[in-house]
Amino acid sequence: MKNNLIKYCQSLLDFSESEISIIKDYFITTTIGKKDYLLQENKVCDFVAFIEEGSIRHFHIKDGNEITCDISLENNFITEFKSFNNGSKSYISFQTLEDTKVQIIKKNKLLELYKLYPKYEILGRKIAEKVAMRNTAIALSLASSKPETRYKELLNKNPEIFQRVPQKYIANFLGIKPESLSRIRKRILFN
Amino acid sequence: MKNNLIKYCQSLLDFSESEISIIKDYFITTTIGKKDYLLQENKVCDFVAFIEEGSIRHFHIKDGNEITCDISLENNFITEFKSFNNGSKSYISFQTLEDTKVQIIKKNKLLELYKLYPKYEILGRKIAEKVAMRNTAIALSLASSKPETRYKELLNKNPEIFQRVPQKYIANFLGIKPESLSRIRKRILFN
DNA sequence: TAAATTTCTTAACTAAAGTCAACGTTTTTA
DNA sequence: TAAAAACGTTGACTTTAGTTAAGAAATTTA
Repeated sequence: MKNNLIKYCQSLLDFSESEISIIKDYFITTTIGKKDYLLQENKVCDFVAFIEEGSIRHFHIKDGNEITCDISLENNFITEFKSFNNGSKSYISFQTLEDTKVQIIKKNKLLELYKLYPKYEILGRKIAEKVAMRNTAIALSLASSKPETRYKELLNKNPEIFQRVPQKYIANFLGIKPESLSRIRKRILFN
Repeated sequence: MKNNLIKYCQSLLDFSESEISIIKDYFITTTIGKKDYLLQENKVCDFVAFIEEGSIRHFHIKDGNEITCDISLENNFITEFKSFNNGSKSYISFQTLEDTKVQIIKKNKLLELYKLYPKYEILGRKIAEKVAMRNTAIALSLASSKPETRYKELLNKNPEIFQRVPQKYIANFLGIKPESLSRIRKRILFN
């Protein structure tokens, strides 16, 4: 059985066979149907998830509108740290965009893992660092370029996303309306 | 002597007196003059810094333009994780906006600390999580609101920043041009 | 597979941001 | 403290995004 989680962890740290099997024991694999929720806003995020296959949209509802602040494909960890750490209500929802297979570890199990084997604490740190890096890059992109450039960069860096994710969510992630994304695409065609 | 770093660490984890003095030993306090650099783009970021007093602007140069992707005041940790972890060139510069006092730990000392006392590994994880949370919030804000709303929210959440940071950097951080920020401010006055 | 729903595109119009240039104000520095 | 530099505001104009509405295309569902 394919296990991207293990590969990913091994890319972060050297683990022995027995350490690997501990990870396997602690994570639970689940499949979530398309458009179902891994986390609903205002519920507590008591887990960390790794996407084995599929895609998940991170969004927040503001003035009745959904704001997509990230779109994660396979081989990414996701959690809402604030809620996870403080036990507060999450201000973000995680919704699948396709049938999605995730490996999940619940907070209590993760804390147990941290306590039992300090090495997993290192793993936890590295995962948090990865999430931080990704969010830094997203913020930079949004602060810097104009929408057209952001579109081109995303297309360049992650063309697959356009095959798999409805444009309206991509538009939202780029910080614009779907109509504007349409226009940008058209504009580029004729350049 | 005031030591915000210690207070901050204690807010994240319980440390004994001796554990605290280890932190004090490992961090070095430096003062950086206004507009000087803590890190220059394309150099390796081999440290984690904590701002005791002052403010630091995070920016990236793109097509010859500086893009301010964050503005950190006192009581924040800053580092560029990608460069720090991989030893690659940083794509971000850290420049002070005022005379700024930072406490710095170099990578080799931090790794030593992690190895010697696993508890600091937990601290490292929590710091990374904090950075991730902050960047998530920034990305969400940029993806969501229109500039005027972002301005109001920043003003509401962090009014001090407007007393201490030149508007052109704030404008840039809000993803707009200084002229636009001027106009937004004017527009709000007459509403 | 036909109907219903959702998504994408287009158009016309409005609102807002970008650009360029000028000028007054503030801050820096010599 | 006088001169220079940097910063903020304003105005005129251009470009681009938002809004609304309609219809085409694709996808979902019965």
